[in-house]
Amino acid sequence: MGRSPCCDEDGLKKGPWTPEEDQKLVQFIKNHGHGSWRALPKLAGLNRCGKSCRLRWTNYLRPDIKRGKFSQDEEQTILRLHSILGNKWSAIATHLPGRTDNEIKNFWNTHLKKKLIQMGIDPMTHQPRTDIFASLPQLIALASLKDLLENPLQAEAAHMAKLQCFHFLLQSSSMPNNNYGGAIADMEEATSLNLLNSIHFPLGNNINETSQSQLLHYPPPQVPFGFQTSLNNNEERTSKNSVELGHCSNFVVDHGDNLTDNSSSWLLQSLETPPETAAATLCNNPGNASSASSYNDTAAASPYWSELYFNDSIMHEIIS
DNA sequence: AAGCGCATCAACCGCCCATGC
DNA sequence: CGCATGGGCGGTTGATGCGCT
Repeated sequence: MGRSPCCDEDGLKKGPWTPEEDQKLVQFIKNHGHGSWRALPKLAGLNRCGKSCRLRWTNYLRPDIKRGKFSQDEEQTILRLHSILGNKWSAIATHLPGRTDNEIKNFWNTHLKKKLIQMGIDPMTHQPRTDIFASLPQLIALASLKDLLENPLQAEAAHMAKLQCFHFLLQSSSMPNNNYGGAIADMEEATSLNLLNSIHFPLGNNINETSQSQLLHYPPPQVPFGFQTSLNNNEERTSKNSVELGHCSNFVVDHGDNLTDNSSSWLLQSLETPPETAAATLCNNPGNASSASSYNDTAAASPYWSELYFNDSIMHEIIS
């Protein structure tokens, strides 16, 4: 079964196109249209298969092709459409005038996919990755943070690390799950400030403006595009939309009213163990967090993980 | 300057689907 | 209905360029 390839005839040229071949192809299509692609090469005097001609035309020679770097808007459009359509490059390309499916596919594979992976997002599902490998960068950063905090001679470095840790918390809390619907706005300070303000510091230890400013600019944002969050400052927080991270930190992140259960934050979603269990295990027995759950597996992989996230003294260090 | 590794992207390959006979 | 054909699509490859050692 199956059909023979269109390019299996001997003697047909493969590989990069020369300017002369391009010229012939463009001239022929300009004069006659492409008609049957299989018949075109002979008619145009090209020693190529029809398929090769079609690809060259659609991906490179078409007059309406837009070349050059993808804009921020285009990048966001691709991300949004990919989260809906998956690898339907041709369908995605119809929403990006002048861009070919091949170009979008290449851009995805060489840029966007890597960015998402670096951010801990599964590029196929657009969901946060919960496996241990996705958590490694955070684990390493947090382990380093603890080391820094334990060494008073490196106070300055520790301060920066604290800010980095909080920046990570910000990023984590602003990650929607496959919720690109609607506008994906650039990460703006206002959004970040809202998020900051949505974090309760019950000891009255709110982050001051200077720290906020530092926090918002350090380290340089790793998020290449922003996510619209539905965080707000509403003081009334329902149990449905507030998640308390155990009993240790009294640390509450508000998710607003219009997020579904399925769209809680990246950080919080990864903590699938019920708060009482996780918090009790992790806060009361930080060295004993090894029972079988995804969360505790993570904790077991790094003895610092639970302590850093939920130990009051650490959290107070961070926010002071 | 040479060698190496990595990133990029144009082009190819193989499969699938629609259509015509 | 079954087969042949053309066109389209997504995945993969390989040439090229660039940066680092």
